[in-house]
Amino acid sequence: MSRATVSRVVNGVRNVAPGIQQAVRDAVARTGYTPNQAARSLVTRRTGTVALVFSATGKAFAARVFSDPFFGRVVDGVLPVLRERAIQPVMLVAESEQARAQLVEYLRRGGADGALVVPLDADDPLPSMLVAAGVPTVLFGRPHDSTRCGFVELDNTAGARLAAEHLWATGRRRPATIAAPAGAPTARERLDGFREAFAARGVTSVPVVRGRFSVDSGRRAMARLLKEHPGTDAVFAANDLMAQGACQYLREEGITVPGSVAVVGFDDSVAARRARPQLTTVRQPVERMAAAMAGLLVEELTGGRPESALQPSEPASKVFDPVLVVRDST
Amino acid sequence: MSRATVSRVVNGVRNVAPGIQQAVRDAVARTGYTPNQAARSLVTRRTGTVALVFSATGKAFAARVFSDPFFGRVVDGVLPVLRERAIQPVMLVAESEQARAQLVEYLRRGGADGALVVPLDADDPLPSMLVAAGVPTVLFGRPHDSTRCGFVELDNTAGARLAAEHLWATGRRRPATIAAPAGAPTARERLDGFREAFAARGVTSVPVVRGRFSVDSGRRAMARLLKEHPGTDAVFAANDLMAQGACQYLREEGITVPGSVAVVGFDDSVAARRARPQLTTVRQPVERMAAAMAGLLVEELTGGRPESALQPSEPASKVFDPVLVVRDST
DNA sequence: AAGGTTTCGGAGAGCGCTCTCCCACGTTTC
DNA sequence: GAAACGTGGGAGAGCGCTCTCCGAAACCTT
Repeated sequence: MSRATVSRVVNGVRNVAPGIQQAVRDAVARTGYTPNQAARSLVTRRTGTVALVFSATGKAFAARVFSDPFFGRVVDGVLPVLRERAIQPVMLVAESEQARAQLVEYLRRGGADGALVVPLDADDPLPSMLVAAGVPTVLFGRPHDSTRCGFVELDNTAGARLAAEHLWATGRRRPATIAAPAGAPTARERLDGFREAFAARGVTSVPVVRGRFSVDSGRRAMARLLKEHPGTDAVFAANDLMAQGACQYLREEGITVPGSVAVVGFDDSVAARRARPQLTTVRQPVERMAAAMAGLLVEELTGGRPESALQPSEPASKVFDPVLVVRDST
Repeated sequence: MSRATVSRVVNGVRNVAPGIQQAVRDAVARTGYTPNQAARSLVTRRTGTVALVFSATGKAFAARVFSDPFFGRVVDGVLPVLRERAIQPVMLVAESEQARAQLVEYLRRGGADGALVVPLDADDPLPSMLVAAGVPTVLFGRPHDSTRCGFVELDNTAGARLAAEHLWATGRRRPATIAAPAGAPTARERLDGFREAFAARGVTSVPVVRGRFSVDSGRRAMARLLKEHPGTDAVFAANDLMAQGACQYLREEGITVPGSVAVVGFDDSVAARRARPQLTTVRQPVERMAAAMAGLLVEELTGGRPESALQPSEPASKVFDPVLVVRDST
């Protein structure tokens, strides 16, 4: 019997007479034959594998990933989508610059068919490196630079609006915001959405102080805010860490939260629960977003979207609605 | 220029004239050439990849893995060892029976050169499946059955002795133990080590109640213990979850911990910190063990130990010393 | 019954590497 | 100066699959 026939049976293409089919299956079972993945990949140019990449350089990398439930939620969202299509999910981590380079090389060489990237830091260079290397890539979060690749993202404007409406409904009339560095597009949307929502209700002047996404920068921003705008009764921060910092500072100054000043964060990360008081914040539907991210990549890989070489189609993306989680800080 | 020469340069074997070498390098850099991994693997029978497998079926899998710092510590231990040798670490998860089958198939086909397996459950069938499939495997923890593969493990007897000596030193003279199901060899060692240590000090009768590693079974075991041996002033449980259960029961019965009864757990898992009072427990040097686990596999893969086909060498293993972590329950 | 059509299996190329041979050339040795 | 040696580079096989082509057999059609 020829190799071709065996190949046909194993891969289930074309018709093979049932008798022969059975014979092949029996032989496979009897001899414990397993096709060689490398040989198969060599000709199909596919590995049947998709990489889920967690990327962040800096110390305590693993501790960061393996203590924040966020990543577990991403995994939970991605796995079923890939399993269903018999794609093997492999998780890769880029915990250092060296690791990042190794990882890009690995994927360039065809270690996996595509990559789902979850960047922990806004300015992560990995996505653009992968795209430049020709690796099909979909991101969790919009690329911070002009990298052209698919992504899923939260509707930041809507999230900010949610926060604003909540503060308005609880009687706050003198809000301020702790924004993010000017570069980040997501952070900018959060700021805009918040201001627009208040503007629509007649509050046109909303002070802004920029932070840098860290707890400490949140403290400093709050200090400045309090000095320059003493009447502030509500603070909306572009992420939970800065909100946490703001709470810390307020507490130290003897200003009650939410009594005198209400604080709203963004992300619903662990920081939101760790903060005292626990933060009211805006949550992303992480599992659904992760599932969609996997879906986009699979679609790209199976060539759902026919693509001309001259004008590659715009990368697909999907936007999700946020949910407001009310806790003790408002 | 021939393919052979290029191959020689890229892989750095044999002498190639410096001039030609440079020419090749330039050409590689200029054209952005990347060797095809599949083709290379096909002939070398190596992928340059090692799988780190987290295995446990049951609900909330990802939540379990991504909230317990234990796994982060394992990753932290494994990564440097592999990076150093330019081996690409890929993390695989077996979160269901289907996933487990897929994973075994993936590795059988040569998806990775070997597997480092961290079983979450004592009776995980994955290790034996991998060994049966001919995948080089090293375990975190001794195999529960007769699976012949390398592993790293804690010196359980020494750990139990540590617990016993600590209880003795703090004046406890009427200890009892909550052991594990009869099958588990590690749990048995913990029991034996504890009893021997007390026997050496003249306390020959140490009551034993068996639990099943869960919080709930710990509660029930504690209840029985208290009924049958009311004078007990110390309890040593074979893992933290059972110790936590014991604490819960004691508290409910109005018995103070550690006032009336001292409790010692094992593992130093998250449960130890979550319990009230926080548990005194026995900790594994996880990072070092994980690094050693990776080292054993690398050694096996690079054929450090010449192995006759007729009589395969005994799988390598390594035993580590435990550390006692004293908290509030003793 | 002869031609056309479909179905099923085999032959063989080729995926992109590595690696063993072998040859050409330059260097040493007696 | 000829034989022995060493060194650098090419030719070409072959890793284990998939997949296209082709031919043989079985099935219809007129």
